Amino acid sequence: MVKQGVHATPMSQIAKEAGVAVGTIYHYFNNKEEIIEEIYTIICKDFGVVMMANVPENGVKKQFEIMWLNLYNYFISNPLAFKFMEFVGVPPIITQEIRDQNIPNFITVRDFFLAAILNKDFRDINLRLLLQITFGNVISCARLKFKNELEMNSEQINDALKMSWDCVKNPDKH
Amino acid sequence: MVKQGVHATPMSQIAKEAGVAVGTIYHYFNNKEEIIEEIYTIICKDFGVVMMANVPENGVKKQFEIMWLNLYNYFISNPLAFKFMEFVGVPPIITQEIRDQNIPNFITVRDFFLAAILNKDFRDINLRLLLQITFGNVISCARLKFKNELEMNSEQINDALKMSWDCVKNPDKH
Amino acid sequence: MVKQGVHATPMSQIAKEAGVAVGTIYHYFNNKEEIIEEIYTIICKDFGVVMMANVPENGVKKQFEIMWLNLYNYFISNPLAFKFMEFVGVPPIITQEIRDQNIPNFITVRDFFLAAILNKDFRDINLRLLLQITFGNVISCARLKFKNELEMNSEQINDALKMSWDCVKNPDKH
Amino acid sequence: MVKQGVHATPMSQIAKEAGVAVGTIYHYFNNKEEIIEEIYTIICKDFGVVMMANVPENGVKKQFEIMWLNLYNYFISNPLAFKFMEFVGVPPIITQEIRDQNIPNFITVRDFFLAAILNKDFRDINLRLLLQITFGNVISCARLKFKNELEMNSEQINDALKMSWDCVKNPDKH
DNA sequence: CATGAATGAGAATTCATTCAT
DNA sequence: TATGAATGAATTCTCATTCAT
Repeated sequence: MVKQGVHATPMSQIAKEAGVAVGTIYHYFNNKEEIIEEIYTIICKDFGVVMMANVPENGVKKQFEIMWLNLYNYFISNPLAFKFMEFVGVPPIITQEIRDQNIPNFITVRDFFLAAILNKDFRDINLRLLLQITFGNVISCARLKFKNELEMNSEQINDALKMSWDCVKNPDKH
Repeated sequence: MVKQGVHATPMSQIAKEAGVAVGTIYHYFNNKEEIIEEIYTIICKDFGVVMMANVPENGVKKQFEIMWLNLYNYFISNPLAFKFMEFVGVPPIITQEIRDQNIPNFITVRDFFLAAILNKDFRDINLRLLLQITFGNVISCARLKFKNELEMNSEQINDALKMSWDCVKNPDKH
Repeated sequence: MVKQGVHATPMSQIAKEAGVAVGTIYHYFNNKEEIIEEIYTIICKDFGVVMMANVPENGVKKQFEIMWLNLYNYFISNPLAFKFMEFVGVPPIITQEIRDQNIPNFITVRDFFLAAILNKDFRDINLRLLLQITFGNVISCARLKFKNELEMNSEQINDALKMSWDCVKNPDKH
Repeated sequence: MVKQGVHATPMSQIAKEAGVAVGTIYHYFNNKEEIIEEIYTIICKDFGVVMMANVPENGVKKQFEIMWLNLYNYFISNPLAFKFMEFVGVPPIITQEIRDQNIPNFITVRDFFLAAILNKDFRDINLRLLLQITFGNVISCARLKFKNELEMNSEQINDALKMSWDCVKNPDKH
């Protein structure tokens, strides 16, 4: 379903893939839009949890790297989730309202970045900008991998990680 | 049309916005897909030209900054082009084949990055990775602006530019 | 629908005549062509059964006459079926493949003609030629009737039947 | 054009095959229907002439055979004309009115058949019936040939000719 | 609750015909 | 006269949604 773009996927096919009848879906969702929103929310929740997995207690650089890799690996091992975000995680399919509702799922991630800014480990710039650029870097790498434009071997991942770290780190401290 | 996603825009509306009859469109395009491909190609050609505008002869950092800003400003002043790339510049809407056909438009940009790598001004990493990360950074900023998540005033733009430069520059040289 | 030629009949009208919604038709057929093929198959099945009705056990001339009249009467009492065969029972609307699939329905009819040839009741000529000429004769009569060019009263039917019999019979035996 | 059914052939293609612009056609014909009617008329005129070619002065059987073969050979050497008659020489594409207008082209053929009836060479049956059955026989043979169901070698043609002659001849005289 | 046949508004596409050049 | 781009009504087909079972 996600492979071809969710908008282009008929409810009949969604139902078939889910192994239920079309009508059944309408017991749980009021319309197609709600299904897309639900998937979006599920993936967002995933993010929040996945990114914080195995993050060490101390060492901001190491913490950043683990989080970065967590997200990258999540995308790589969940290609459908990645494609879904590419296809539908974009207005007007996902409205700003839905997007805002899902912010809580990122709270821990935000908090980490905010603390790093305040602690002068990260650049003293707008938090959203910092987050978006970082996320964007991970997404860029996942895209290259999925489009088979790059192998993304461990060396290339390391390169990307270095770039991303130099992006966010406070050059005066590190 | 692009505002709501091109796939969701009926041919009837495309025709109306173009000020022609539906049938007329089919004199120039065989189907809706071809229209989308055509727009993609037009925008890609734009990129190639726009990015190289007013780039100074010397000074790699300055050159990079001008190119970065050129692209960012192109997106900001052509919101439809930006949204179009977000909505449809993604498989399967734009196939790899179409994407490849448009590579020539980026040749000068590629050449600049390649020279900078060879000249040790940029990191010694994969060219595609470098390009994708840089483009991704510009897109991230444009997104924040369009989603009204950030004002993107000159200070924020400068911050983003610094991040992007630290991303690509060879840390041993600069 | 058939009255004006099936190709010229919009799906909307087909739906209306069938007393269902347009969309409903597409639950049972994938496209208009399949509908035409289905009607063709139904009519072909009819033929096979109808032609053999009330055929006596013995007497090849009587048998031939009954079959001939069965077919003629079928056309006359099912003008839509007749017109359908005239309009669409022709390549490329009905492909050779579809035509071949429907051969089994005529097996008994073929067998009768084949036996008559072997038994020297019919001319010793190619079976297909014999069948086609005979069918053609019946169709010619039905056409004259439908085009109101001839009344096709019992005398004229008898004349046609005599002609057809003299056409197929083995002149050396009968 | 005829190969795929004239109704299904767009004016644009007709124009291309004719080597003129679409608009030009509308200088000579008021609409598509008139083109079809014109072709129909041309073919009908052909028939009238072709069928009477090389018909000997005397000998009704020989005359019949020559006419029969003339028509058959016309179809075989003008497959487009044959297919055209199959596809469009059928109501409602060709109206009864158009059909009637073209009767004069067959006058000589009709006259021959009428004379043969009056002269007791042919069966004493309705003229139209006689004509239709005879034409039908020729068409049946042409169909078998075109559908590649039969080779229609000289032996098979002779068989068909014999059948057709036994169909029309007055059994009391010949 | 579950089903999936039925619905019909709406989308993409076709093509006979017109008309400015 | 010749042209062919432009037209838009008409057609085929899709698919989100409903509802009787």
